[in-house]
Amino acid sequence: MTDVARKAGVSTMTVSRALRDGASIATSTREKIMRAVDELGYVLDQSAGSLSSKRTGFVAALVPSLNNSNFADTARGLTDALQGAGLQVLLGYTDYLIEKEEELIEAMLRRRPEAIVVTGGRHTARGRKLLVNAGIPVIETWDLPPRPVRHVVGFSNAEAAEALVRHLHGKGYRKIGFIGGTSNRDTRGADRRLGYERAMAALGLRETRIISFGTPPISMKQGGEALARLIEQWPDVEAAICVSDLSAFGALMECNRRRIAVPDRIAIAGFGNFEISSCSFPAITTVSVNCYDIGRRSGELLLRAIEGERARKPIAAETVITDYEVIARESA
Amino acid sequence: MTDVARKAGVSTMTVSRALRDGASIATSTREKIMRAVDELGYVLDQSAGSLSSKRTGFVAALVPSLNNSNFADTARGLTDALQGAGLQVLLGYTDYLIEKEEELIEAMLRRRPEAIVVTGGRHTARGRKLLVNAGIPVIETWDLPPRPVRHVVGFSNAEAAEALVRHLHGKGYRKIGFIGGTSNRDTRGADRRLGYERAMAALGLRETRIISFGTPPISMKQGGEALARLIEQWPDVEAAICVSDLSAFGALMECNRRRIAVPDRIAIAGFGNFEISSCSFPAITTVSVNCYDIGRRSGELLLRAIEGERARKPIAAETVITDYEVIARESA
DNA sequence: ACCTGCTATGTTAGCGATAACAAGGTTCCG
DNA sequence: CGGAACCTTGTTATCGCTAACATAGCAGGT
Repeated sequence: MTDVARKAGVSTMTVSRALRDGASIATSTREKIMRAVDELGYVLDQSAGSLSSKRTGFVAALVPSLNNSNFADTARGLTDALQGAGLQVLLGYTDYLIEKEEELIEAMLRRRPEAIVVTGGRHTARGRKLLVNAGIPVIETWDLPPRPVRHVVGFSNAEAAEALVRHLHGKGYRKIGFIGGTSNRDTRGADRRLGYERAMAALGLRETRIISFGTPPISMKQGGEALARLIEQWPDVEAAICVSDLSAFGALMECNRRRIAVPDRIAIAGFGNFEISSCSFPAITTVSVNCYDIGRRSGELLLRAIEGERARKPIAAETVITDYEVIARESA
Repeated sequence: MTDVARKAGVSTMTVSRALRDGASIATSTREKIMRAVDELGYVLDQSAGSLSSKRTGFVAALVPSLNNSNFADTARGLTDALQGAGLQVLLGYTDYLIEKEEELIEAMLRRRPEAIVVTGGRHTARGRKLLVNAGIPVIETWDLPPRPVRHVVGFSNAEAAEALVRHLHGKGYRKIGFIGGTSNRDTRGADRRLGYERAMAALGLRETRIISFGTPPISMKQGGEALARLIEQWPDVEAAICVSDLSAFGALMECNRRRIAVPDRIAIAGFGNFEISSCSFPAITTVSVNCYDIGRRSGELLLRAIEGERARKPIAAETVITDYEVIARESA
C-alpha cells in the first residue's frame, strides 16, 4: 500500500480510503490511486485491515455435510444473503458429530467471525459455552431447540413428520412404518421419528413399525435395504415414511426392482423435497422444508444482529419458524 | 493474550508458544498457561497471528456449485487433505460464470490464501492474470487445460466421453445421441460433447444426434424433457449419453413414465457416477470420475507446493491425471 | 476581512499476535 | 570446575492496515 501511495503521490490513509466505499475522497484522487493500483497489481490485504478495524467480514457456518443437498442449499442461501454486505461465509463440516462441531466452533472463533450459524440445537457442553461466550450473534438452524443459545431459524421436524403421518392416515393408510438411521447423531432424524411415534399414538394406531438401519445420514442404498427389512419383518405394512428423500428414493427403487407396486402394495414417503422426489417415477410424496430459505433468512437475521452489535445495541433473541408443507405426489 | 500472560505470570511470547505446537516450552509452564486460558475463556486471534507470521492458514477453492454433489465431493476431499496441516478451505461458488470467478479470485486474494484451487481452465483475462501474479500455488482441477496456469489435477472430459461412446458401440448401439446444456458456460460439459462427436466420427458414425437444452448445469427435470425431444426429433435413436448422471436420471425416469423400455428400446448413459446411478432402477451406466480424489490429490499437491514456497524452493509445475472408468450397469 | 462549516487529506498510534534475537539457567563432558 | 551446548523464557520491533484526531483549504454568509 505504501508503494501505491508513493506512486499516486498521496498518503497510505488516502489509498485506504479510496479502496473502500463510503469514504469522502475527491474523484480525481481516487482515479489516480486506482490507476496506481492497476499498474502495480496491488491487492488489498484484508487480514491486516480486519485487525485494525476489528471487522473480519467473516461469518462462520457449520453444517453436518455438504453432500446432502439440503445443507448445500442452506449454505447457498446464507451466502447469497450475506454477499451483498461484503460478508464471506466460512464453512465447516461436522459429519453429524457434536465433538467435531466443538472443534470447529473453536477453530472458527479463532478467525474472529462476526457471527456464527450452527445446525441443530445439540452441542457438547464446551461447544455450547464457546457459543454463549463468543460475544457474537449465534443462530441455530434446522431445529427448534428447547433451550436455544440465542437466535433460531428452523422448524419442528417432529411436527413436520406428524403432518406427514396424518396425510397418510387421511389417504387411508393405517399400517405405517418408519425407516431411519440407527444412532441419534442426526437429531433431526430422531425428531422425525419422534413425530412419527406421536402422530401414530394420537391417531390411535398402537403398533409402530420402525426400521433403524445404517449410520445417519442414511444413503439411498441403505434406504433400499431398510425397506427390504421392513417388508420382511412386517409383511402387512402399507406405507413407509423414510427419514429423508434419499432413503425414500432407495426404498422406492427397491420396490421397482422387486416389482412391488407403489403406492398400491406399499406407499412411500420421504422428507426434504429434494429434486429427486419430484423427478422419480413414481414421484415421491414428501415434506418440503425450504432449505434455501433457512439459509437466506438466517443471513438476513444475521445482518440485523451484526448491525446491532456494531451499534452496541444488541437485538433481542429471535426465533424464525420456517414453513414446511406436505407435497402429495404419486408414491403415497 | 496479555491477560492470560499476566494470570499465568509469563510473557505473551510464552503464551504464544504454548498455544502452538512444536515450540520448546516447559510442560509445567504450558499447563499453567492452559489453565489460565481455560479460566479466562481465551481464544487465540488467528488473524492477528497471520499478520505477524505471514501464514494465514487459508486455501481458497472456487467451485461452480455445491449443489452438484460432484463438486461437494471435491471440496470434501480437499478439506480432508488439508485439515491435518491446519489449513482451512475458503469456498466460493462461481455459478459456472468466469466473470463471477474473477470477482471471487480477487475477493479470495484479499484474504491472502496460501494457495488457490479453481475449477476448469477457462478464466477471464484478468482472472488469469490475478492467478498468475498471485505469488501462491495455483491448481486448476477437473479439466486438462491446454495452457495451464501452473498445477493441474484433473482428467480429459473429452476422452472420458469418448470411452463411453466406444462402450456403447461395443454393446452394439449405433444411433447414439447426446443430451447436454445449451451454452458452453460449462466447459466440462462442452468437452464431453466434443468427445462424443470425436468418438462418433472415429467410429464412422456420421450422424450425430445432439439435444442442447437448458442452462448448465442441467437438472433432472431438464434431462427428462431433453430425452422427450431427442426421441421426437430422431425416433430411431438407440442410446442417449447424458452430460451428467442427474440428467441421465431424469431421462431414465421419463422413459419409465412413458413405458419406454430401457435399455431395450433406448439405452441411457450418464456421467459422474453419482450415488443415484447405482441405486436407480434400472441402474445407470456411467463414467466414474473420482471427484473426491480430485480434491484430495489437489490437497496433497498443495501441501507440497506450499512447503516449497515456504522453503523458497517452489516446486515444478505438476499435472496429476485422475482416473475415470466406464461403469457398465443395466441401462446401457 | 472574519468566522463558521464543510470537504479532502495527513499524522499518529495502535489492532493482537509472532519473528528474531538476547539472555539466564541447566546439563554434561573432559 | 570451566565452558560448550542446549533448553526455556523474555524483549523489541514489526506485520499492513485503519480509527481517531489534526489540519489545510475553500465556500459562503455577514
